[in-house]
Amino acid sequence: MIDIKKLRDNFEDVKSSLITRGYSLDEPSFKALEDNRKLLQVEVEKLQADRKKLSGEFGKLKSSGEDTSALKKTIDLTNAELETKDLELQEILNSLNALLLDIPNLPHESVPKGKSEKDNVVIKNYGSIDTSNTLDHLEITNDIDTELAAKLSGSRFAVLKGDIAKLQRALISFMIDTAIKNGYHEYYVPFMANEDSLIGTGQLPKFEEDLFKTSDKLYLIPTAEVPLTNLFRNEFLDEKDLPIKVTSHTPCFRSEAGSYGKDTRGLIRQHQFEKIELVQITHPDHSMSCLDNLLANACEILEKLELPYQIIELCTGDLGFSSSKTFDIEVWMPSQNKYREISSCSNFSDFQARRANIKFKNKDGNNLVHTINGSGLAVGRCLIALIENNFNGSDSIKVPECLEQYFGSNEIKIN
RNA sequence: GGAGAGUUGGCUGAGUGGUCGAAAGCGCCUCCCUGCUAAGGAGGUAACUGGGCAACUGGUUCGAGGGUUCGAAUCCCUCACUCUCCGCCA
Repeated sequence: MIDIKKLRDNFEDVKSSLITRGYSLDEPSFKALEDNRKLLQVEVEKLQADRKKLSGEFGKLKSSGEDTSALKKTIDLTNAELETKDLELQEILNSLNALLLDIPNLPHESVPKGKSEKDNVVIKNYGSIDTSNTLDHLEITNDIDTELAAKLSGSRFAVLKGDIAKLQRALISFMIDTAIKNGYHEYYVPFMANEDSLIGTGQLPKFEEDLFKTSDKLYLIPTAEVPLTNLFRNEFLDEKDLPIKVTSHTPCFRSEAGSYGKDTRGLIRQHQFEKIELVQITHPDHSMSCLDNLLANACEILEKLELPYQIIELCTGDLGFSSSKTFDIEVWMPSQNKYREISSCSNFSDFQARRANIKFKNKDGNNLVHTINGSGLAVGRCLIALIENNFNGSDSIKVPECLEQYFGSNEIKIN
């Protein structure tokens, strides 16, 4: 949620900033609502003050045994007027709030301007790509079984077997241990979250169709960002503890509504996938350097895995709803002959902190923190990259050195 | 699933119809004192939000939502959560 004061005071600035990311503010309806709100709020608060005063007088009369009937008449009148005015005000406040919840975060000034992903900027390339192998992961190994998964659940699920299941487990352990080494505190969290949590991180109310909802009004988490960030919802943090760095491995659940026919083959786009998430709760003055730090933490994983990748800086038009600045890390996928997203590292500035009410106190008063997060990394896609990039072309997949202690071998034999 | 107890400020915790946004303690801030540190003394310190250029001045909030009342932290109802005991159980 953006700051409503900014909207009131710098409407034109906010409006033009939002246009760069393709969002057009409904100016007349905001202005009308805001003018009305101001008028009604002043009236309502005046009436409330009146009632307070009159009730005090009423009490005094009553306790000294005097007649209260005349005063009661006045109070009743005040209360009646208050009730109608307050109802009107609530309605306007609700509309205003709905409008506000719908507005995406403002892009940071450093974000390149652009309309779509075509305008994103490649800012780094790492490793050298090998175009000799064009087989995809399903063709290389039989231990990824989507037909079995279809029997169990449906499309966009997978069953992993044997060494591939083990390799996934090795990847998870390696990534979590790397995060811990980089100063992140490990959490094990619930995989279902309540509505308030999803509102806090920005998935609700706008993106409900992307989530799986249970019959108990809980949602399956689409990312560990939700539980990890909401650990701090409604908390006052100690300024000296910032930045707080936390991590968790969780499965992630996404309905993928609206992506019918897209990435239908293999592990690339599933309803359920494993991910290690990195979250930093930071001081607003240092959030950009924290984002750089988090991005480096995510890249380190790919470098240790010896996988070629590139970093993309998203342009204003391609930014996610809650983000003010985002770097995507894309890993080389031989079978697709292109780079695919494996992590998205974002600075949400105070957007989530305002929704989730995460603050710290200092001598200047109460301040919203900034929240940063990114994957470190998406395990399913990492598995694909590893299988496809490390396939020797005939009968084995090389296991990188950093995984050997977790996997127990330096290669996977294919039969 | 059954029975009971709770939910109050940054934290602990008093408060059972008006003088309560709320005692006390802790923490924090400012000042005093001590060579430094520790201890001690004085004062200040809830959040959110409106109006106003400002000085300043209103409103809301005691788990959430309803209700009773001129007036609710306090009484009633519904819900959520926490704790204890019983049952069941990985």
